[in-house]
Amino acid sequence: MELSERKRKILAAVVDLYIVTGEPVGSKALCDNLDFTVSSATVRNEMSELAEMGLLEQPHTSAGRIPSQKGYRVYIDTLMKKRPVTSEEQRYIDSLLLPSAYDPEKLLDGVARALAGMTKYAAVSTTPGGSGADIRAIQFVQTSRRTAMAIIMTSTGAMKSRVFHCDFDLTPDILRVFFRVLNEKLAGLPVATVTPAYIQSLAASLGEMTMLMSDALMAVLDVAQDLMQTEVCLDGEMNLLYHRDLGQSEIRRIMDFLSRPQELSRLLMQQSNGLKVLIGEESNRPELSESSVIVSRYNVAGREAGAIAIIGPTRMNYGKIMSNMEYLSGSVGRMLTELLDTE
Amino acid sequence: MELSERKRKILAAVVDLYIVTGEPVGSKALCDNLDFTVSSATVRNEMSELAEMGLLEQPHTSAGRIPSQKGYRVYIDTLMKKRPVTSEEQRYIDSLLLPSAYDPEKLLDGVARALAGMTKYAAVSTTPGGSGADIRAIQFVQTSRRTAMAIIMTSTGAMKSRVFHCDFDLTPDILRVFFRVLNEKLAGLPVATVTPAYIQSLAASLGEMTMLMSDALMAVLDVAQDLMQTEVCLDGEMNLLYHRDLGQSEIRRIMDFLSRPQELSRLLMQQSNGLKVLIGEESNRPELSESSVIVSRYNVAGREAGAIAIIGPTRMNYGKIMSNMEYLSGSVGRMLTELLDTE
DNA sequence: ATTTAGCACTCAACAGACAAGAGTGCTAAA
DNA sequence: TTTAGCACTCTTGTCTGTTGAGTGCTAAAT
Repeated sequence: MELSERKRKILAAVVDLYIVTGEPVGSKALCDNLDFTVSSATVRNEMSELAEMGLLEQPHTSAGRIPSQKGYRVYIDTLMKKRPVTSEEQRYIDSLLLPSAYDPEKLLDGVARALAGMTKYAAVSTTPGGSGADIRAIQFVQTSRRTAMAIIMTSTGAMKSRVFHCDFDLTPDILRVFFRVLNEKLAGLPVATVTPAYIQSLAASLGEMTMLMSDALMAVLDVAQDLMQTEVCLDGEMNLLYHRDLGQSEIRRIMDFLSRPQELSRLLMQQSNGLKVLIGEESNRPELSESSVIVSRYNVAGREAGAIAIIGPTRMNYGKIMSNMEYLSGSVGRMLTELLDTE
Repeated sequence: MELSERKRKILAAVVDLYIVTGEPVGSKALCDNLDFTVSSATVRNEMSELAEMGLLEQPHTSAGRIPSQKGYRVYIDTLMKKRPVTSEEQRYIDSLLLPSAYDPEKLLDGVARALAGMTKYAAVSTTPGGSGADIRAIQFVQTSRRTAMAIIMTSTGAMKSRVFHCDFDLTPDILRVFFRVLNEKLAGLPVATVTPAYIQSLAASLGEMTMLMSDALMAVLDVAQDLMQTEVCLDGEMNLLYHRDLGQSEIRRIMDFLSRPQELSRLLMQQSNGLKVLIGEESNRPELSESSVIVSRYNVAGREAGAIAIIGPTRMNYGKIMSNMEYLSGSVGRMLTELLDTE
């Protein structure tokens, strides 16, 4: 059976209506929301065929219809009308991000917060990660008599620091040694080079300085490994509590998943470029089988970098949210790219 | 009516039993949990008097008794036996904290996480805050052509940084100027001195350098204000979902409160030294009227500094949790004090 | 060949009735 | 003062009947 124009309109109307009311939509109610007039009986016939095709389903015999996951899929792919972002919203989004535009990690943190605030769902963002980055410089700053901070800056604008402690008093001279030795050895190398093994061999090659530098080396290793990881920022988990289509146990399952950053970031990073919607089972995650994920990868300097995403009930206002996310991920990419250019 | 020894024992037994079962406890069940033998009828009489005194209450006529908030208060103040922390637990707690013992903020973050993990409730911790701290030094590190990082170290071992952007290319010389000028003017002063007004007047006094330094000044102001604030670390909010005595709406109210860091930190910081339990209404917060807060202030170098706390349902295992928290807040205070000493 | 009106049918949701069970309060005896 | 016994109360679960929304089907209308 193929999808006639009228069926398409009816499916779209069912989804639209269901999204706003949250109630199964019946034939009568639907009639009032169509841009052509037919009787409820006709609509009933069409709906029953849509159900046969697997696009609608019935909670029980005498209830209205709700979209199936497959129905949402068709809706999103071909029926939905994207609601363009108003310039006011654009200004609002940009104003949220701008204050932290000079630090990738803070920026992505702000993105998650903004996204959660705008959508009222749980929001996630991942930082670009360090896989393609080179070490540009390593700085040392004394922070107390026996502690100092190691800071690594990368070619992609990322930057991390770690305070470390030595068992002897630090002096500017010692810090200068740290600086000279480590920049000599590491500057220009990909961050990924700095593995425990590499640091070990580096330490071995330092001769009598090994002892002096071991704390600093460990700190640098630590920071480098931190830089390699794509950081996962999470916000608005609480928002999930306020959606009546998510039950207690459903919420718990989602929260469980959200508390495992590695899996979360893997799910996001394996999506291809652009905007993707994973409806229920499509994510292949049992914990998310009743909820939807909207992911948008963002590009930095033309290369696929991190991702932003929201997680919520399957019933959500896709049109509005998707266009907002599209704009947001564009903004993020642009800001991070600019950050790179000015380096 | 005064509290006979037998009444005290019965009240204690009711609370103990209720804490483990979560069910209203009846006279029969209670008989088996007393260290003396009386009939259920006697127990019934005693319980009915305890109810009259406002220490127990009945969900409905034909149910067992549960402790009232006043009952919990008496239990905690005079009946409860604290369960000492085993040395194994001590080692476990210390092992969780040690890795981040060199950075107050990370440490308190770790404390919140540890506390949430141990108790299965929502945990909060606050950093000491900068009210008593002096600026020890301000460092500048170039992070890209036009961006640099300003780092303030304080006399209390706290440290914060902020990346800022200039509209001109930075050079080591310029950074040296930043360093010299700002340390000359600000080092040794209380962090609290650095207000917008103060920075403004400082800027005015710099003459032709004002333009050059304005971005750096703003960054320093920002960092100083950040340092003044006691940071609030939150963890384990999700844990609340798993307690059956907290209803959906109850959880929401708590989460609402938890999402307002200023009020949260105010509540904690207004508690006096040591370990305090706020049962339901005692916190004077409508949002917390059905839940309990256990707060423990910790001392750094003998002075009251921050606080750690957990928030959960009124029915919790006070004995165990309170002793754990007592030990934990002692550890935190000790670590932060040591951090101070080595400076 | 569609579309529509009409009608019987189904099922969730709600409310009332009833039995079972837990626990109490009271009374009278020990 | 304590205890045994008993009537009483109130929740919980189950069962029943009713209501109403919405369907599917059929036969008439377009």
